[in-house]
Amino acid sequence: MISGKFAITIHILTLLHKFPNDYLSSEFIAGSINLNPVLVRKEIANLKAHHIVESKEGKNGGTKLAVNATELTLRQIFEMTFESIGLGFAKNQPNPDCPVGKNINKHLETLYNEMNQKVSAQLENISLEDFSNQF
Amino acid sequence: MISGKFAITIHILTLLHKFPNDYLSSEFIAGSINLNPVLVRKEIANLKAHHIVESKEGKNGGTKLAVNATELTLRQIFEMTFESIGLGFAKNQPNPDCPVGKNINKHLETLYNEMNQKVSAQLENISLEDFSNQF
DNA sequence: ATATTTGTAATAAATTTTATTACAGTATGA
DNA sequence: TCATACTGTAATAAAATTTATTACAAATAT
Repeated sequence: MISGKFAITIHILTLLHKFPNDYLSSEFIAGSINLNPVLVRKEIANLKAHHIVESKEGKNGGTKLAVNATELTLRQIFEMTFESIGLGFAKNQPNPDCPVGKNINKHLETLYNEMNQKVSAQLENISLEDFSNQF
Repeated sequence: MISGKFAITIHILTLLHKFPNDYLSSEFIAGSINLNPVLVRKEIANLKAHHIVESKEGKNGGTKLAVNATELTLRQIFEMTFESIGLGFAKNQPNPDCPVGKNINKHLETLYNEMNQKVSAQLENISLEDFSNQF
């Protein structure tokens, strides 16, 4: 299901921003990321579902940005890629007969939610254009 | 190498804080986390290396806290477990012949570093005792 | 028409994470 | 002093997750 979705997505979007007049192929993009083109297309499908990009099928087809890069924030990308900050949970259900085990995940979740809010606030202030213009 | 190191470690430490007078066995701790005892012992080895806990081998052995829970911050735990916040990098080297590919990881790293600073600042304000007293 | 590209599913390979097994070494206490 | 119950650690296996590959239908430019 792709773990580095955020990184891949921001890479795709940066490329699209650098070539605003072209429809870039998944092959081309995959060549820059060094990733399988099918995975690129999957992330693009997600971006399309959020109306961030548009693609054209067929020969000379590809994908281009459909929004203004100054108005797209890294926070939106963060949220679109279903990412969230966290430091893990006990994978198996912790022991419900132990007062600590019973509640640990709840408390960790609260903590992680606070972390996510801080991170989101930070990402809110960075637009795709800001990010892309660093290159 | 254990991915939820932070979560496991904080679970261990919370238990130790709840039973300040006992040496808790890895078996007991593992029963609360619902994790293999060997992995608990590995995390404890890390805590020992940082002088956060002390253990006693042999019969009736186990582990207990060696520091004051009011003085141990979640930030320290975060750092001790070598965790860091991030949203991934392209796993394979991105294409060095592409201006975006060549620099993306560097820029992502800068971004992630900023995120880590924010998160660290937040975790700095929470002690093990604060966390544990929620239970 | 042909070639190129998206879209998507199915499957395989690789990697990472977690669990298990095994056993030497250490302390306790009957 | 001997059986027992732990830690510590290595080696291996199993499970889960992530990434890659293959395949092909549908679309479209030239």
